[in-house]
Amino acid sequence: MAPENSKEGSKEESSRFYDPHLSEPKWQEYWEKEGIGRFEPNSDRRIFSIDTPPPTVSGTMHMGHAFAYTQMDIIARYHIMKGENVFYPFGFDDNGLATERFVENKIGRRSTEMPRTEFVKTCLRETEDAEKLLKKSWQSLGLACDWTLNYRTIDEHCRRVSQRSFIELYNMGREYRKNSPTLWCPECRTAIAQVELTDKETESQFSEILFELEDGEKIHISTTRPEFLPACVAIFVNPEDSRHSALIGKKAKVPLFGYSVPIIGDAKADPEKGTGIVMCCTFGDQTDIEWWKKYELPLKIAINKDGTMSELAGVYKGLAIKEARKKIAEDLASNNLLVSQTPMKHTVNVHERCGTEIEFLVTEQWFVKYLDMKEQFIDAGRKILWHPEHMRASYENWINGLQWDWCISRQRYYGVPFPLWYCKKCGEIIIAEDKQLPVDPTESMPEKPCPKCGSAEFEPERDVFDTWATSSLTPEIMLKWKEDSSFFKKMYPMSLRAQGHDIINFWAFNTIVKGTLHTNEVPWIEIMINGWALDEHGRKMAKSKGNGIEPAEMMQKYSADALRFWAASAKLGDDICFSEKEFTVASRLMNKLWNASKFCIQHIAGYSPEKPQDFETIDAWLLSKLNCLVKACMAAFDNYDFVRVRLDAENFFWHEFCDEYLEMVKDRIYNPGSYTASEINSAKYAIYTAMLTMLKLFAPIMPHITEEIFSLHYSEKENARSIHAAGWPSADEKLISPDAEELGGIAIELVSEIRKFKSSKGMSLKTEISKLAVECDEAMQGKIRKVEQQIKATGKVKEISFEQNDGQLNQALAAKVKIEV
RNA sequence: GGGCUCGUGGUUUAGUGGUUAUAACGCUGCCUUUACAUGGCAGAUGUCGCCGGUUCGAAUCCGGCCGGGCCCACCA
Repeated sequence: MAPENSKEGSKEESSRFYDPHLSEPKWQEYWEKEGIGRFEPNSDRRIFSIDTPPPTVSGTMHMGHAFAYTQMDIIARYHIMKGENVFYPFGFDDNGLATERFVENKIGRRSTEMPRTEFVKTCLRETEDAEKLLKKSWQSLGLACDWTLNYRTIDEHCRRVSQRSFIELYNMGREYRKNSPTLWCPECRTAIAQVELTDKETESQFSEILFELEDGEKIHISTTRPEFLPACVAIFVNPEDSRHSALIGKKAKVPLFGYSVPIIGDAKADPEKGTGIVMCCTFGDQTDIEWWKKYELPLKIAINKDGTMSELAGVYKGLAIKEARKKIAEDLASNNLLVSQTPMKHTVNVHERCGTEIEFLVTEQWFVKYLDMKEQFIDAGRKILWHPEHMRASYENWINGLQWDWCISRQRYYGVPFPLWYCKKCGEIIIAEDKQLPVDPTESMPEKPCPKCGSAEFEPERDVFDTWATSSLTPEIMLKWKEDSSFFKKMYPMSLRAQGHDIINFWAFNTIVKGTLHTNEVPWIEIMINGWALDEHGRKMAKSKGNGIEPAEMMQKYSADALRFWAASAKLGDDICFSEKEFTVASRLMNKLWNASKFCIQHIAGYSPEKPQDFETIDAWLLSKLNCLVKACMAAFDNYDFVRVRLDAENFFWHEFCDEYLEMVKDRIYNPGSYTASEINSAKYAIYTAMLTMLKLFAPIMPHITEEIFSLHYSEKENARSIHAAGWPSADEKLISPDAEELGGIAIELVSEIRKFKSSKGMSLKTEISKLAVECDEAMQGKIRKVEQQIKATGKVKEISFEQNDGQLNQALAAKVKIEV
């Protein structure tokens, strides 16, 4: 049963203003309780499944969330209304660093103070409360998602799926462990992946340092990182560079440290940069790594995992990188070894999470081998329909630039553990049995002795997975991969992925990687990419800038429907600037919808919809326009173009329906005695159908107010418990009539002429016109006669007379009018 | 340096070849008309970023330039 409407007064006397604060929570509760749009696993209706983004459990719902989830929900609701079996779950991402911090703050203890399994249990417990609140926030947007399909990326099921994924890839030979230079964050003290890098412009010093050759010759090398001197393993010059090519083959002494390194010629040394002589250190940048491999140079590790100088740095040991940089430069200067130091700006790679400059350290890490599969990933991207299409370009651009396999091990404590041990005796890797999953190897042991050497002593892998290694499995998680194979087969690939453009490289790409590797198929048929919510000046909203606007506040001030209306004003993929104006516009539209529907229903009370044989001209005009609109809206929705729907539906409703049609139909409504029964029936049918259809067109965008109006006036007649379950309107081609549209257009033009006349004279629109004389040809006369009655009634005109005319006429009307009061 | 994207009245924006360029907000004047003054009617405001080309015809297609944004690369 639909809830009682809590306003005083009956259905007929619905109040003057719609109150979203009473209505919205009521319907949200109703939808959840009634399971409106809930997935039915055994139904054979067409399935539409959505891979929705699980928000991080750490903070609250911000404007960007509200914006993105609304756009997704509009699409979901459209499919629900079309009668599809919509699979629309909602998950929480609670296995990342942000959640770890959140839980630590909440319990006042560090994660490392307890066994890992205990911390995971604590997280499951603590985040449960937080998720209840988050659910309320998200629900307050009026999302139609199915909360019974909820998942959490740290729950047992997700950990199991994640570990299974690892094991399958390992068995396929797609996972390997390697001791090699990797991207390292000294602040977070973990390896990271290429995708976690970001640019940062930094102030720096360009130093020119004096190196002495063994034969006494002196050369100048340029560097921004003098602290790497103890890790210098070679000097490079370009063999084409006539200034320096003679140096090749000689040896140089590293200043302050005194040992000798070879001078090598390589095309990668850029004569244009600095002095054209560059030192190669292990490892200052990626070129260093290349040279180190190519020329089999020695490995000198000057930097520790915590970002301090190593033993190798001698007296500089223990200094932080930046301190060492300063100190070494000072010592070079005092020994006359520093030729010059010029301040400069350059961009460096930093860890996107903490902003720390990354280093290249040699550590033992697990990788997913995928650089050999770039082509396949690009092909996979091309099999998916991207909305908007151009977003695929950034996906391909990213793949083309990939140069590292996916490093998935993190030297962190909290996360999904690697399901494996190493044999203490022979080093063999022992993978957990499937029945052990999810497993924490620091808590359990392999079930059998080492198959290679028979030893029963094992060392657990203590690293955890990159959080994206788990969140890239959302389709597998939701579709019960390897747990319910018939369900998985039926549901995979999913219909749609929804996400932001900022994580194409992360989430979309990684999910396609996992999908391709595990199923050899793309994970979804289509993908919709939303933009960002920016502040009113187009800047990113950020807590630190203090320019964030709380969605809850805006919903309190206006309504969830108003917020959704704003969110529907930006095309998919476009960023949106916050604009309070849109909220005002929405509130006015809602008021107009409320009042127009109240008016309509008042005058067709007790009416049971019955389609007439013939329509009055003006009704035929309305219905023709309406059916064109329905067609256009459906096409627009199918193309993810809800902006078009919003625009067209609003214009049609406000101007064509309210300003023109309702004004013209009022005479029939107020003075039914002057009309025939069929003329009255025609009006009632047109009013009923048009109003209901428009409500349905607006329903995906503004689900609450449309539901409220539907429940008051339509649910009984339509025999539906919700507008969202009442079916999507289908266009009636037979009602589309260019002739009717032409006649309606003529009536509107003439009424407009009358209004112009009254307006220019400062008259009330009620003023009676004694005569409207129209000059036009005979064909036009005939047309005007068909709408004469409507014009007279609407324009308060007593008489319309015609005069023959063959000359110059008003183009829009092919007629000329003279008006007499 | 590469890729993508945007540039239309004061503001936001529709419009991907066809008569006079869309609408909203704001602005001006009028109208207390029995759904709504959170309303209605009327009006003012545009060299459609700049230059060139294709075309009978360009906001729209092509080329170049200028300016904004995003992503990637480089980063001695």
